[in-house]
Amino acid sequence: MVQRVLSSRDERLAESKRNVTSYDVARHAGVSQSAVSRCFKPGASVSEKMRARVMKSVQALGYQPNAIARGLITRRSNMVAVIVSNLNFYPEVLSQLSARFMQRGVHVLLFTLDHESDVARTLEQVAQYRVDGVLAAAHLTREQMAPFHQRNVPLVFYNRSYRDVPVSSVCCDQVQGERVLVNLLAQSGRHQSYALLSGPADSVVSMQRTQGAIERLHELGIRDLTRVRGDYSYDSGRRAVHAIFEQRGAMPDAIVSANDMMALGCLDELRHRFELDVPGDVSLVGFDGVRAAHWSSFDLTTIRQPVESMAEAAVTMLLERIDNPGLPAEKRLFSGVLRRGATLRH
Amino acid sequence: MVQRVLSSRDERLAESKRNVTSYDVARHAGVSQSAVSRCFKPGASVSEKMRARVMKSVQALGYQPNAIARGLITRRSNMVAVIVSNLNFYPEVLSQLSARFMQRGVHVLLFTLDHESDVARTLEQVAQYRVDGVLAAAHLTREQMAPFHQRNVPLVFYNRSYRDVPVSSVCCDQVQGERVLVNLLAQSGRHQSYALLSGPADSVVSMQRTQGAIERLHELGIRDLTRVRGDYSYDSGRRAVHAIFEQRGAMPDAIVSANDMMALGCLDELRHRFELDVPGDVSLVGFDGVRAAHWSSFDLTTIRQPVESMAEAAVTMLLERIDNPGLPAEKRLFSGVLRRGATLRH
DNA sequence: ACAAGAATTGCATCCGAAGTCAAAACTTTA
DNA sequence: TAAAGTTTTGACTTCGGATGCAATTCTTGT
Repeated sequence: MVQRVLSSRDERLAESKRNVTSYDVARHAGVSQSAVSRCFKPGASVSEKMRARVMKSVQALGYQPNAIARGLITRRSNMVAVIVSNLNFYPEVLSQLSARFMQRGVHVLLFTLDHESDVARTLEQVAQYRVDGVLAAAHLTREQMAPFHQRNVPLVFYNRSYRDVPVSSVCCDQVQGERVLVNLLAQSGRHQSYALLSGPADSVVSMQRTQGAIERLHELGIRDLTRVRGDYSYDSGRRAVHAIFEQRGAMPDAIVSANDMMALGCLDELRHRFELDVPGDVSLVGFDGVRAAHWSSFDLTTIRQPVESMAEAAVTMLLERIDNPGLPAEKRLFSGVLRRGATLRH
Repeated sequence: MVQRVLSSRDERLAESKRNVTSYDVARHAGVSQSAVSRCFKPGASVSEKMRARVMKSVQALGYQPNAIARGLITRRSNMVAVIVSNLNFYPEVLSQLSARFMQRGVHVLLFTLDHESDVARTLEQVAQYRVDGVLAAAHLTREQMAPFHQRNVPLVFYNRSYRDVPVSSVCCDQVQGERVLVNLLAQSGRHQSYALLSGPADSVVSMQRTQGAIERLHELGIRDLTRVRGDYSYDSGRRAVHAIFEQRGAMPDAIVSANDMMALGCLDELRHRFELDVPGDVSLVGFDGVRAAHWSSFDLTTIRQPVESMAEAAVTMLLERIDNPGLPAEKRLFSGVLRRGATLRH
């Protein structure tokens, strides 16, 4: 008696431990495992009667198909890797990408990189999970991309473009955006001297923005230009103001920052430490269009990256290439949208 | 001749298409598949000679073990699901969690929720991927948790605690933090009238913070209290200031905001629209300790959540429970850290 | 009612690595 | 050098679901 009770308890326990499989469902419904499998494949050849019968057992047992097993046989994990560096800076991008992938039933395996992370090891992990595609908002060397090309794993870059490598990317036109900003500054006729605050030396985006600004300033015949470097952070923006001041002995008429975060740092430092008026004493422009740039304390003039469009494009491009591996690499370039704030004299 | 060339090209193509498996390596090295498998299992019984031989073939063929197949047989996907709502608000949390999981060789399957996402469907997906554990920085109903308990999938909540459900969680002590803030306001002796800005009605965190504040204000005999509600966003903070003003016909001495974002919105609206001085005319406190709260334009008095410690605790708790499913549920409560800014009269 | 055709179902096999167990190879000891 | 003990290795099975193909059932037309 006691034994029977125990054994029945054990059975129940054992069953609750082990996951319900399609075989369990098949047995319960008195059909074959294939039938169960087919009931979960849209468009498969299953009669209504069969489907109803199977689904009843599915409900009864609480069956959930095992995506891992499915992935093994179909060679489709239905997962994509999203690789991002400095997640803190652009949370909206990840948020957008994730939402759009989820909406299409694709799952996101997240990999974050920072200066101290082992990129090679990370990419190895990406490869081992047999993701169907990779969306990289991080810099990869050509050698690091190679394995994906070899294995025919589609790769789309977000805001990183590689001039000489035939790889897909979705970017915001950094150069054009920066030129628009410089034009705006120059047009007002009130800015003779400039400071240019770049991002990290290894950031291609920063390089492009910086290049765009320098080029346009040069074309306009502006020679009074001070250059300093930051790391994209608010604090580095604050520090940069001091660096600029020390380098020139005075503030320039305008500061062009390679991103909004640093611009906000500049703004705060100019106003609160140097007690200068922006835009009265110094004009300031950023790049990105982060939320804080719109706040009334700042109201920064900047170029907004069309994050929604870019994320949509990146997701679409990646999924298209997963469905159709033959598609050639493609680079899509979106124009930033000028946002006129109140940090610019006219 | 032409045919041979074509066929050899085809072969190469075919080979590059199909992933290299452990069988391929075994054949190349002239050993059994088991041997190859063992070479990738730390601590397995393999001779040095064998390992060297296998690894040479591994290199030659560019073999990467298939984590999906491994997961199927070991019943360990080495993936955890991280479920977050409103990713935009607390990017640091995800960033911390992701970094810490990666460091320990665990992969993150990211699920983001927003008001319009289908939670049930999302959780179904989580279940289908047979993740080893779930870290939820989102609200789940008891019914939604049940499947995980049944399947013995450890579940740890981040900043959501369920009084009556024996589920693990890592939280910041919202009530205590709010009481500290209220004490601080009251101690200065200059705040008689208060406004309390809550978060969304369905946010437990907001409820706790609001409750903490109300309780303490009540204990201190303060009765002059206006209550308004926001949605945690900067803009709703701005709007709230108007709501408060309309409701009382004047500004209170102090505004207690349920989070920093709204507090920053209040601050900007008070200063720039109402042209009031903070803290001269109105004192203001927030909660969270987001980066922007530290910026010199704001310098907000707030309670900083110890994100690093909390993330570390959450990750550790989850992984411990994966390795040892017998561990009981545990709730860990961290105290927030008071940050005295300049938004408070004394 | 029956043949021909269409739709449905089940059997067997496969995906790729891991674990079990017995056979084989290597050590040690008497 | 043979026996006993230890380590290494390989054959085979397993995880859970998908799919080609043959067998079966259901339609339809006559």
